[in-house]
Amino acid sequence: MSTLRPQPRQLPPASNGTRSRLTVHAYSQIRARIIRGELAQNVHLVELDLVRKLGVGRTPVREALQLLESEGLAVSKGGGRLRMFVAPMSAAEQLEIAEMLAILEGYAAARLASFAADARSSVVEELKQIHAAFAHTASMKAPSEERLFEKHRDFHAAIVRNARHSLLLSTHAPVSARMERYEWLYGHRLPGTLRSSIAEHAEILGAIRRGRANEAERAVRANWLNASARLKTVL
Amino acid sequence: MSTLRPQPRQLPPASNGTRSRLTVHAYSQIRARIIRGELAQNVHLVELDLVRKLGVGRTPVREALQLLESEGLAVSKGGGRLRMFVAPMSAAEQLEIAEMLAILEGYAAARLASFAADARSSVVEELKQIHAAFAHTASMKAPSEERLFEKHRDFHAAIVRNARHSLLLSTHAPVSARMERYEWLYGHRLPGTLRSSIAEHAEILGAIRRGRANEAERAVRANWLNASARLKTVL
DNA sequence: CCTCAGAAAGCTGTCGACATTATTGTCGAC
DNA sequence: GTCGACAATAATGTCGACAGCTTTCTGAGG
Repeated sequence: MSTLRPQPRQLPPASNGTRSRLTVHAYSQIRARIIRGELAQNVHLVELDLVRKLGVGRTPVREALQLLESEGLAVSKGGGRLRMFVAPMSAAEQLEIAEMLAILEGYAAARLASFAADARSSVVEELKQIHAAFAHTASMKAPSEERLFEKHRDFHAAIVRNARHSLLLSTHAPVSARMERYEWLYGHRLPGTLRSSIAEHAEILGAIRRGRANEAERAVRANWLNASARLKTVL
Repeated sequence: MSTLRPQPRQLPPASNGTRSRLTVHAYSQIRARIIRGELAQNVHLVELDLVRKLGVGRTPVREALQLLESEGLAVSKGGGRLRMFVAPMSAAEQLEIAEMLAILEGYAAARLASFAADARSSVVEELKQIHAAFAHTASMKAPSEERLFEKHRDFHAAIVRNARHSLLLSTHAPVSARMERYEWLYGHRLPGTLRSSIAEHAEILGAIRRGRANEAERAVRANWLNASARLKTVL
């Protein structure tokens, strides 16, 4: 791995599972449209429509849809013929996702806090940078929603990525993707909650820096359960 | 849901994600052969070989392989052309899986213990039955390895299934499948550990029955970490 | 005996065809 | 006007073909 380039802006490759070029292309396109809400819930995803729209054959489209299904962003219904739909959203699902993230990221944070001092400090350094960027963006007069969204996601992703637990990482990815849908759809309607979010992130960061595993875990869990409650008010 | 039938012997459908008939067939066949070790780790899974062996076209085989990859039982390597292999096994992976199961099932057990008394008792009843069957099989002169394996899996699966958390359930399934490989391969070489396993299961059961969420969570975590250590001695 | 270039073979990526089935639309009977 | 049967339509399941890339085999040269 070359760590020379100034920051390849390693966009999260969405999930694990290597696929061929066209499949990845179709997958990324559809996935982005679902997360951003451009494809509304329960919309029927017809293979040939996507074939025409994306300019690829049925095979890559089919594989992309199956990836999305395993990620939980699409669901297939029907007895004989299985038809694909954009997964529905609900308060109940949102709560389940938040609880799952609380558990997974809570464990990740606890691991980070258990690292030796030197390893911990380098992790804390990375988290600090992301946190600072997030707080800085939030403090602007007209914060870029896109950038807020990105920095918030990066903060949580960094916790899991640094936990050095590949199964935890690959388990976390699809769950996180499902939550992004809710964050994107409802996030920018929550003006007064940025302050809470920042404060909670700071608490997580502090607990990790001081090496308090239990505190870190509780802080992460509280953060997600609070975030879930905040999102719920808009649902 | 009709609870009339005496016990449809609801075999775990392996994982979530509805697929068509031939795909499910191919998937089940290959999956069973991987878990039972009949397909050794790192074996190259060639599409046309499986096509010939299973008597279906390339499409179902391909989809089955992709399901297995998303489950972690197969891995795809290669720069341009992606070739599929049976996922390798290692002590490190086994530990990660056990840790993940400890977290997920620990949370499930804590939820069960938090249920109201009546809901809890019906769950405890089911667990008791499975536990009794497991203990009974273990006490026989020549216990059926197949049956021990099945009852052990059922006990853990029942905990998660009863937690009434669909995301937790679908997240747990593939992780559990990966652990089954290790259990099947090494389980029957661990003669003296059945006693420990039974004792730990009893402790889990007791904690749930008494409604002690924290105890239940700790008991489940301890059970998996101990099981991991037991398995490790044979690796 | 080893090395490297060229040739051959083996697999996968991608595509569209064909068959099958669910769904929708239509028409007639009551 | 409503219901039901039948026909038309649309979408998916499944398959094999073709092309292209990797790997492997072969053989000549050192």
